[in-house]
Amino acid sequence: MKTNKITAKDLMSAGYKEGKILGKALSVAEQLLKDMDGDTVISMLTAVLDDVYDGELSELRDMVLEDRKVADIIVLKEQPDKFAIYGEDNIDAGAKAQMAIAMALPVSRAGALMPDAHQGYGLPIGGVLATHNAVIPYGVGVDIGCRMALSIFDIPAIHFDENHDKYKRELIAHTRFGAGHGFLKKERAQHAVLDNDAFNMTQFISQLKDKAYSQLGTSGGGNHFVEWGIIEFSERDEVLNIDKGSYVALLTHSGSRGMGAQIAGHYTRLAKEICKLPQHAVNLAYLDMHSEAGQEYWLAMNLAGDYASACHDIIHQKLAKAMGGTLLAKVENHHNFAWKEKWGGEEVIVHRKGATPAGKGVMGIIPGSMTAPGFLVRGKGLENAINSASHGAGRLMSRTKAISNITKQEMSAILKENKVTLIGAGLDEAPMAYKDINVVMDAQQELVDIVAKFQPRIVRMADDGSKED
DNA sequence: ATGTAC
Repeated sequence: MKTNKITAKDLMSAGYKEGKILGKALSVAEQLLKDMDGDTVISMLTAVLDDVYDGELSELRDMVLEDRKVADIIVLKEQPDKFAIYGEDNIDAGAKAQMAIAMALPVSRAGALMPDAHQGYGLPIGGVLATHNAVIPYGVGVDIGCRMALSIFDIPAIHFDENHDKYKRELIAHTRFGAGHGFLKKERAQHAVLDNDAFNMTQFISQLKDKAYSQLGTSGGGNHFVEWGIIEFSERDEVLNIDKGSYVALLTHSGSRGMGAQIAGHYTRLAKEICKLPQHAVNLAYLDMHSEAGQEYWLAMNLAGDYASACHDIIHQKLAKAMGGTLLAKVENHHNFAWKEKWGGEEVIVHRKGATPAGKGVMGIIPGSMTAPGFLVRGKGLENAINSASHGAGRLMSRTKAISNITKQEMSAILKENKVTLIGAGLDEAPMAYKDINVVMDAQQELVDIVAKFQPRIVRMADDGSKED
């Protein structure tokens, strides 16, 4: 097949990094495309990069070799350290392979895969990695501080059914979804996080503040949601001081919006410049915790986490006020973050990318899907799992596969069957696109105890194609 | 995940 266009993106997925060499490779590609097809050109250029090309293209080859010499590439462990896997039967090979690469980093101390793990960028989603004195921006992920927040109200379940329309109306009125979207100036919320000193740390960070202000209290896109549901305690919980029974609850899932994404991008770029890793591990570039860049990232990451928390606060405050009722308990936990923790008697940096903290007694929320139940859990503090659990059911189908395999009729049928009212969302978020949450919970019985079960009833997500108000 | 890329 004759392809007459090769883009920077094509070359980057072939392993070329942004910069001079990419520019050179692009112009070489343009020349070669006059005589051969795209696939051949890509494979030639990939061979140059892997140092197995023995033909012409000497200029490009010299540049690659020179770059490698200057780069002084970090040597990985010959044999990656072992890591724990929970629910292995339902975890794809790609996620395991990515975890093995992470375990070969010289800074890695321990790793674990949660039962909802699947392939990601750098570290897999559902991957937990403990390192010594190093933080990996892509070990945290793009949506820094992404989290779940659950408010349990002293409102009986019957009130929900009797006022269904009002719950729906207020949910729509007080939430904003869609990539890039924020609030209009006069609608903007206020929050103490905007006064956080970390915003003045560097010029890069301070320039993120305006958009952060406009997006405060918004939810974004992808798998993010705001939902009303009924939480059921099959027995009294002493710690939360909640009696056996069913209560109205609000569950939200979202992160640090554009701000966190920009911080992730900025420090990943910086890490890749400072920390040269072999080609297959470049996305695991790390920053020394004692370096200026490492400390900056740490503060910026924490700021993004506080910001994500503020976004949930605002949503919960608005909806609590709209519906009335007393708050019985609030539980919140983040799953794209790094923490300083003790592991094996040593202080380590624990990266949880799509994994829930589950130290002994630590509460967390593990949602299923828009129709499947979610679970309020209490961690058991299992060291082998690095005090972690899954952050959800995990995807069964990729977004593209879900869109082509699931019909609208199937989606409405399952919503109806589960009495769920849905606002927004495309087929890529259909319940069938996710693993069975009960299987996932079974695979992590050693990691968490179930405290209560949450059934979604009115769910809002970003519209198809993220075109929302 | 994100309003966008050397």
